[in-house]
Amino acid sequence: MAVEPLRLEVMNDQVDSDSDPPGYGVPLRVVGASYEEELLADLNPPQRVAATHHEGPLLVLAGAGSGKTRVLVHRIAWLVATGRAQPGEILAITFTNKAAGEMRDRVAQLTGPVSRLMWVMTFHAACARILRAHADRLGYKRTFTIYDDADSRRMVKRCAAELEIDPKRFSTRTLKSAISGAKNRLIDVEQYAAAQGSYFESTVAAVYRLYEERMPEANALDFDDLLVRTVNLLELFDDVRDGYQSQFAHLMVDEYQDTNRAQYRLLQLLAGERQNLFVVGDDFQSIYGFRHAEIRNILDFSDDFDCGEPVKLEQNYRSTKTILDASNALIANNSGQMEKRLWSDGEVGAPVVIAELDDEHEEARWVAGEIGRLIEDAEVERSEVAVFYRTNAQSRVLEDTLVRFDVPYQVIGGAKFYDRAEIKDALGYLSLLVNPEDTVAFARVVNSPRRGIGKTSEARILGFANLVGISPLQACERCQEIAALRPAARKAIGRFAETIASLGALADSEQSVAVLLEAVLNQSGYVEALEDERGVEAEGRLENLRELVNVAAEFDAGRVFEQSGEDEPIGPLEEFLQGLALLGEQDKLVDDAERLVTLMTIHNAKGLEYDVVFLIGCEEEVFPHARSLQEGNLEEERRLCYVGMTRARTHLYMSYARSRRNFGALGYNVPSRFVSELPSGLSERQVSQTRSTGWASGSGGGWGRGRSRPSGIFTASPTPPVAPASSTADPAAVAVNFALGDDIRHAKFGDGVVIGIEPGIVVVRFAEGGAEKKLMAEFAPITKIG
DNA sequence: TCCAAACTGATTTTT
DNA sequence: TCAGTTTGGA
Repeated sequence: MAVEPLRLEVMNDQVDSDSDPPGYGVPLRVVGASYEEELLADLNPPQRVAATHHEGPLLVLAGAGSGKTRVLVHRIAWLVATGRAQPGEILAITFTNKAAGEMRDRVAQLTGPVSRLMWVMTFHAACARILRAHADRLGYKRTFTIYDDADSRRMVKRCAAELEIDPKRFSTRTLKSAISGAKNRLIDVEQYAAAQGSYFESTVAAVYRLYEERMPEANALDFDDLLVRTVNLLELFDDVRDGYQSQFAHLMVDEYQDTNRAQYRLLQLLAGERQNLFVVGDDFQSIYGFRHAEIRNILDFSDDFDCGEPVKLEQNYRSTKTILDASNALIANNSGQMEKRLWSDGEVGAPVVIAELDDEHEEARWVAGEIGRLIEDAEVERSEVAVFYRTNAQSRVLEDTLVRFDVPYQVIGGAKFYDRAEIKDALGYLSLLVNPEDTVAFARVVNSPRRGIGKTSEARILGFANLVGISPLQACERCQEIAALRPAARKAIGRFAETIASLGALADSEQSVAVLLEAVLNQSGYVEALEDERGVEAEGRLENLRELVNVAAEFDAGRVFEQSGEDEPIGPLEEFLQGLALLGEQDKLVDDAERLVTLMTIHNAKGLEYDVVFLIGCEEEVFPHARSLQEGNLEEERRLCYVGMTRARTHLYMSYARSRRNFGALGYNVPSRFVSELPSGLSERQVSQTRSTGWASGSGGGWGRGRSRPSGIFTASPTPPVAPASSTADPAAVAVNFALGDDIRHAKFGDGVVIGIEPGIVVVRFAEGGAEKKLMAEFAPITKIG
């Protein structure tokens, strides 16, 4: 029954795994049935069923922490090692670079270097690779630029402006998302235009139409295009489709619940007749509906592909029983999902802590205090603590507080390195060198640094380019022919064209991206302009650019991005730009922090795990978010909560505040329904007694019926909750007379409460208007009251 | 062309 | 509240 394993000479010097869970370092010297046994030895029964699935479609329903990556990796290794598949026949697709990288590494550990023949990459990277090879079929050049969200929004904006659409009536954002929605559903312009109903839709149709004209003119593809154009390519050209269908005998997809219609179609086209489509996912963790992911894809998989029951992985290797039971109870409130119940044979663990705080500031102080206590008690490392929130805006108060409490942290998401203006400018230059038609990059760069080519001149250049049918860059070279230009502008444009031309020549001869980038920054006058500016901000920008040069140098040294594949050689510069365009910030940041608490949105937390997880802002309107409630997406919000909870290994904290400032206005929210959906037997409640109303009463409050009260932010305890030994500013020592939570009276401002202490400074929130003020502890006219 | 004041609008965002 | 963008004046 066992097929004679394929003998792979390259496997021999396979190293033993050091850190991975048992079973990952199986030396592949072993051949024969025993090797197969060894490969499967560490899998539990359902994992084994999944991993040894040979042909035909199969859905693996993999609950949180149930070892889905392990199953994917082992199946790949099993297919190859037993000779059921050639390495080159494997296409394994993920959504994130991080997941792809992890899978690549783990496959390599099992199979050795032959893993390089496999395509293990993201949807977008795979599509980009396919499109580069056949760009001409669709009328693109292989040097096409990939537009990120901001770039493509600029293009939408330009199109809308050109059509004289009132930007107040239809925001660029709205238009872009409507177009993106259409694309993800594989609705092309014609279909969209034909189906138009409202004025809004016909407006979108017009913009969509122009956008579809302008993008190919710029030889550019946005993220959606990468998928859609690949689908087009495979649908239109039988030979191309046949080629890939026979090449990829085995398709594997991770996080299948997040696929959208375009991705579904793509998989269908690639799977062909053989239908060797092995997908892994969890409907409970579908949280990207707003990005047009279709949960029906996973719910209907078995019917769609006419295969048997899904294999369910329900044994969880991550969390305590308590955390799992609470999560199961929560998700049971959703309807229309595939039955699944996570279980574990691990510890029962600590109860889920649910804390009620007065407002977001107290909530933040509570988080900081708990983190301090956990670390002091040596229960956990800082890097094993994460705080999740629903919206990025919530991180601010938290950050302020963590700084004040001397808790080192990192924030994932939010403003990204590659979104910074100076980085985009620098990359804009490079982009223009590779793809002279790139109008968005042109517009970015033409007057950056300032060289006296303003909006008017830019419009004239673009108008001329449009009229004659040449690229904006060519228009610059022929600026003598643009009559409307003023002499000064014409001169500036001429010089710009020369600069680009000379850089272009360098790009043709220079193989090092870093060298080229430095030349760009110097010759364009970009660095000079920043240096002249002086100031902290300019210094920061220069620093960022230096960092970018470092990234380029690293790239030069050893191709840091995904394999480019040998089938369609593209230049290093193109590869560099594509790598950056497809790279997310998460890919870089998540691991490198050794001793930092991690802050991120719950969305960003998917796929990660931490010993200790705080889920803050569990209030109606915040989480579930008001807008989701309006739009009837409650179940997706609940899944989001489920995802957040199941990230925790041993300790889960959830908190809500009685009041919270939102867009400047103070709001009073009730606790999230998600909190009340947790069985009371599994949780422990803590209620802060502090009230923003009733200032005069009591001496700072305390804690209600909690068994273990947290380290006393609001207790009468004179010691501040966190006093790191390393701290240069011991709060207690500096503000001798004041402690957090003290009620005070100010000669001018009236009564308030001490909400923060910094060296020599007390932060006081006053009852009147709830204003926060920083006061000099020594000199301010304040006295303790109560 | 550039800067600063007014205005606006505001989830989540693997790529 | 606050940041990103638009508008108007110099």
